[in-house]
Amino acid sequence: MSDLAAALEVVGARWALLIVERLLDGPQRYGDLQRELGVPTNMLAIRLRELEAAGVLSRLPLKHNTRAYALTDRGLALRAAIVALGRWGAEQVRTANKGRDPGDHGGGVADA
Amino acid sequence: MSDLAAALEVVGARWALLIVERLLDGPQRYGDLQRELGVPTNMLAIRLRELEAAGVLSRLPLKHNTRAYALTDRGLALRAAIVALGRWGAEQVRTANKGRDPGDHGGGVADA
DNA sequence: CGGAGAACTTGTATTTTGCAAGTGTGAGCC
DNA sequence: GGCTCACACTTGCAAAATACAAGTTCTCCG
Repeated sequence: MSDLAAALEVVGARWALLIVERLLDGPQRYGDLQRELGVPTNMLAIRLRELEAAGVLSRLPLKHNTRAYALTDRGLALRAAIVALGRWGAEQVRTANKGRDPGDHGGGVADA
Repeated sequence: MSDLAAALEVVGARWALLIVERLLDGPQRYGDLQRELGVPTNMLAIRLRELEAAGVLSRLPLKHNTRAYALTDRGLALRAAIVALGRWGAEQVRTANKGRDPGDHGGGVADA
């Protein structure tokens, strides 16, 4: 199995990479992830469990019965891949507006 | 929708990125992709159609009724992302051999 | 105690994926 | 010309993943 296939086994499932992307901004709580991503709640629960089991993220207990999810080192190591894919997606979006788009000429590569 | 989400709409489906990875080595034929990836034939047909529609790859007609699939510029632009994800996957594989592995520190590709 | 917010779980419909078998087309052989 | 073969798919159906909606548990607050 190729390295890429190994990576996709962990973060190839639907929503997984998007969850990690949100977490790159710092720890988030369950409800925040759900609202910002629009992911179905049962899927979110499953993904968080899988990603925790894979060592990509960990749960930090907060007050009361709440917790936050934070990336581990292994999760943070995904930043390069996520940025690369995001850049490609941005180009995709720009050229998806087929035809010319007069008025936009800024070098708009949304950097990170 | 984030740039990452846009990217995943195109190459987030199962097998899509693996197909593109194979194509980074140059144009391939249908049968080659199927045998090397082990992807079900109907999935391969669907993915190739979608990726072509998305402008990621194109078909080149060869002799008689055979053709080859080759990446477009847009497809080639995925190389950086694929390499980054592949690197991450490689680390994943190495540390998946949890615990210490005394004596082995070479490029031991453990699994099959 | 009653209600509200957070983090899930459970049940069921819908979509995606996988497996096996079949179709069409042109080449090569006889 | 008819047969077989490889290639590039298509089709039918079962299994798995995903989505949607509702319910559950826990804790704090009043």
